[in-house]
Amino acid sequence: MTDPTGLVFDALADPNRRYVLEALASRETATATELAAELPVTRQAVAKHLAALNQAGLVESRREGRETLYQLTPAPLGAAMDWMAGVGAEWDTRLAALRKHPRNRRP
Amino acid sequence: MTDPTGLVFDALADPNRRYVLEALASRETATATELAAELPVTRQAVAKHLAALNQAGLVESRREGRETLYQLTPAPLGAAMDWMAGVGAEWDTRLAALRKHPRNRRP
DNA sequence: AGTATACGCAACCCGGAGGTTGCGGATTGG
DNA sequence: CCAATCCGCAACCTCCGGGTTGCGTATACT
Repeated sequence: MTDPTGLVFDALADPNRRYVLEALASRETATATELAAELPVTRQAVAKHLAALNQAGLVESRREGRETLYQLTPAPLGAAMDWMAGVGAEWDTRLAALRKHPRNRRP
Repeated sequence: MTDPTGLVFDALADPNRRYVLEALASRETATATELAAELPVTRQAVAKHLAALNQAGLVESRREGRETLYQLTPAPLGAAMDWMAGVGAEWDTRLAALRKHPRNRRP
């Protein structure tokens, strides 16, 4: 799964990871322990999720003293949305073409 | 994973499923065997993927004689895009607020 | 009627994702 | 200096998702 868009969708496929993203969207910065406090899993589990999000380019980490701060970097979401928009666009342009050009009808 | 948006992201997390969606976007209708012909997996694997896509609401199936035709229904993509747009929006509105209102600086 | 095609269902296999526990190593605070 | 945090690394467990094979069945073709 070296494909960047695939990494993003894979990251978004997990509910805990989505929660982390929502939390980071409203908080500017957070540590793994903070996030783990509001999730039903341990700190290490959250750390793994943050690693996955980081690999997808959705999160950046910076170390500040003894704690590592995670921060949202939502740019890759745009690429993923582009992919979806592309599928949808191709679908309904082809649909429009069929509507306008109704050769093979079956009433 | 009863949450509808979760189902969509989970569906999009698999490369073969994404390929199926792309194929259906450009083809109006296809059978599992057709799709399996252009993928490195068996028909049954594709059938499972189509079942997952159907559960996510991204695909509808209709039986025509001895073959079942699958068709793209891209509406749920919109909901997923909304979720992403929401995260991104919250992120950069808060960022704008911080830029305009720089009280708690830490240089 | 008989053969070929297309499907669904079920059993099974296997690897990896999500999670936990158990450490040891920095960093901060009294 | 010592204790309390906060983290990273590693081993381990469990389960389920993606995949296959095998078979039974319905529809189409000749």
